[in-house]
Amino acid sequence: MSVMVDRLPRVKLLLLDGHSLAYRAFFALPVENFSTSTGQHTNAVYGFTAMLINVLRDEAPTHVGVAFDVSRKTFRADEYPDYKAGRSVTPAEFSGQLPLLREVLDALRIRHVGVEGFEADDVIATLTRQAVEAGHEVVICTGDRDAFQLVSDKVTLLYPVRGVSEVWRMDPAAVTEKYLVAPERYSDLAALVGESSDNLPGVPGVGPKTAAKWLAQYGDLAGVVAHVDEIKGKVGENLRAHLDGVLRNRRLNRLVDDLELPLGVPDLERASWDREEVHRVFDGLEFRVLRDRLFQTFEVEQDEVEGGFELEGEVVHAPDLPLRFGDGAHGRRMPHGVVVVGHYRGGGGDAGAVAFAGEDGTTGYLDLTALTPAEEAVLAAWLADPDAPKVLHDAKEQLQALSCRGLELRGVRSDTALAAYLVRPDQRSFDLEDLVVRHLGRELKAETGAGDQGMLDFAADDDAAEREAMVRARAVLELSQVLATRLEETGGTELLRDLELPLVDILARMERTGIAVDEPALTALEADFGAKMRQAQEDAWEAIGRRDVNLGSPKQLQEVLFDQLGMPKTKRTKTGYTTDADALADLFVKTEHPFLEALLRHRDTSRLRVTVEGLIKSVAPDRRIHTTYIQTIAATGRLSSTDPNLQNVPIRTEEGRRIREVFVVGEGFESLMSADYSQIEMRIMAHLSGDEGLIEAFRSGEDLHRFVGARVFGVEPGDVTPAMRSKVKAMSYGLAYGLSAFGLSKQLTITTGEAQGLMDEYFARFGGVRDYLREVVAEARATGYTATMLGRRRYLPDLMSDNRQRREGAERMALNAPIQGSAADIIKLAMKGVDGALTAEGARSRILLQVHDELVVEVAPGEREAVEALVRREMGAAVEMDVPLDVSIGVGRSWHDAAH
DNA sequence: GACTGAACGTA
DNA sequence: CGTACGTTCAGTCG
Repeated sequence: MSVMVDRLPRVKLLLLDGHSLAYRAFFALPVENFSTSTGQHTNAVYGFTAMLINVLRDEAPTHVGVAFDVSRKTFRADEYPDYKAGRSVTPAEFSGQLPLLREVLDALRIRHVGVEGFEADDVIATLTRQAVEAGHEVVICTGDRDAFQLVSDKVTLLYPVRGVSEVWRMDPAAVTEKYLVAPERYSDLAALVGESSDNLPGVPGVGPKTAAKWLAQYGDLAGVVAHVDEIKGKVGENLRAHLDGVLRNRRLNRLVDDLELPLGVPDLERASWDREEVHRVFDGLEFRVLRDRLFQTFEVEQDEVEGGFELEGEVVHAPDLPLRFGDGAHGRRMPHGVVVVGHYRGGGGDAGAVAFAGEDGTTGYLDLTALTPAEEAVLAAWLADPDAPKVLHDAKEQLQALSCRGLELRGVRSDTALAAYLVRPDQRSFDLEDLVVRHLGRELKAETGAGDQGMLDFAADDDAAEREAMVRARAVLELSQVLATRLEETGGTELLRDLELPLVDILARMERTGIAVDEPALTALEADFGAKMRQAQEDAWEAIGRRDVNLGSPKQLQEVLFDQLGMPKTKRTKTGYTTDADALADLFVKTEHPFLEALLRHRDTSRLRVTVEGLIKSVAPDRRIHTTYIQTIAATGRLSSTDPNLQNVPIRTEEGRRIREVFVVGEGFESLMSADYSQIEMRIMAHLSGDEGLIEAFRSGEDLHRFVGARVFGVEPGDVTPAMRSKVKAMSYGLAYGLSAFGLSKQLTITTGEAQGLMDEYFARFGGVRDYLREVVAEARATGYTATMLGRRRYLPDLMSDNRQRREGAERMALNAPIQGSAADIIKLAMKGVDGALTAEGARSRILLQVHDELVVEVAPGEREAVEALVRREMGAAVEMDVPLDVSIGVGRSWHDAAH
């Protein structure tokens, strides 16, 4: 028998009162510090979650459950209508957070339960009884003192004090010490003393001391009642007068421990949480620190429940290479996971080793510096063989590292980062570590089987890097198989194979090539902007008669603008009042204070100076700038450019445009060519909506905004004034972003009514556009995702949110994603087309940059005409649409001069 | 040193 | 109360 008991797993059950803990947090944490950028209050969720994490860490329970009050109508209120009547109405800011709290629990896979007509504590009492009867240990966390009655040698209670910053650990001794009665008598004591928070009055003049004395003397409340006539004095009289109330209190504070529950203790066993969901939910709540703490605290425990990767098969060493990867060798056509150990950044890098894992269970690790020429030749041939299938994670960087060693990489059949991105493009991270957990439910580590525990410990330290690389190679291979299924399910197989993977190679070449810059001109520009910035700073200081203000500090500026100069307050930000350019311009109109003019000038020039400074820092030894394109960042499918970002080089102002003059044609080339799609997003909208009017606009060849303006304002195209045109232009573009009448009015400085009128007029003429926009959101709501012309999906679960801000935000994303995303698809196709055609025609000209709707090409001598024709052809023919894809091209010695 | 929010550049 | 990004700075925290 005792053997049986020993073998039973120990159970430690943690029960939390969701309602009372969240309510405590709601009042303890200042809401100003706990709100999302969309205005959702999160203080209650935050406080509860923080406490939950702490308790999980400190108590390490095996089972967890959370109880909720379902409504305020309980059997207690039926018996005593004034029950809890003293409490103010539950604030909407609190109840609005309860669904979020449940989302957190769901993501953490913690069960929660509530029973109509009963309180959370009754649920807790029921589960506690069940657990205690089964011989389990129980920890209860609640802010409700009624639960003290449940404390026993098996049951501990954690009671939050000082808001939620601390908990008292109440075992029987602690309860007795604090209340002078044993836990099972606590409710008797509370009935006598009363509970103000529940609006249960006690006996006047009787506090815990007196009550405890009586209970000690007569055993329990029944004993006190039996001897009620023996109690002398004023308090005795009071007791007799209030006896009914005391007995009622006792009936009400007795917790119900025999509820019918939809789940039992075994259902509360802790499961590993849904990592993806945790990221999504915590991202939404903007709980960054808390999420990190969660992962940090429980990473180890998660490890325990998940496996690693086998490295048990044959190990291939350098001398084995010809046998495995030589011509006709059996490993040649076998898919392998590959990991290149190396680095690449800003045009330079190196590769030190290659690890691989084959489908037959073999692994290998090859130190590239230790290979004989013959061995290296075999490896190089295998790596470069387009028919030798390989799978990598984030192939571009590794491909770059290899290329720095003169090695080519072909035959990449999947890239697990790209595949995961296509499956769910808005993820925080596509690190291999995360994907392995997310899609395989395992950790990125070597498997240590039951028989060979400690094997890893025996391995020497310098083997650790090798083993890690091989584990990664194995993980990539396995991951790619799972992701292939996910991709098939979400229709992304072709996108990966035919679009994103071919793009990897093109982007890698663009990065390695870089774009030439005129360094002396760049330096001169920095000096010029620097001088103008200092002049503006002097003027600004002069205007306010002090020099101790950092013009780059919004905080100090607020002090000057609103305190010293007493200007009217601007729009609120999280931390004060905005000092952004719009607001400053607004203040200038109102006050005409010279400080504002100088300040704005300082903003502009210092920003330009900083931009130039950043560019100077990133010029490589070859006097070119090598950006890095990231293919897995933008949820819509766009690329992003970083280190430096060459997709946000100024163009709108004349001063800013000067920066584009320093991006020049490189030595041995003839000119730079800039080719961009005109109004591609509007054309996509015309195509997708099928709106006859808009399609006609593009087919007519008339200026788009003039054409639309003529329809909207009911005039001849020739009579569209510049003001009419700019209004229509703003509206056309705004539509693709989900612009509201309010937003339009704000932008055009007209009344909301006028803006609404404008929109009505627009939709009356272009009804197909309105129908399309409505349809796109409706479909996304039905399917859960939007899709681009090539089927690139974006999932938007927030379309179903009962939080209005989040829902409406998701609706705007749903409007925009197919349009922006289709444009991204199109230019990616165009890049493939242009790159392929340049190669096919044997041209030396090459693509240097992509800026969302623009390609910058470096034109080799004598190729200008051919390349222009080729680019126009390939960009224009990227997809077949109901409207033409108009490409506009310019050529010059600099990026600025190539503008058109 | 790591992180956040404000501000601002692009499509 | 208009989408999608990346970078910089000041300010704050540990």
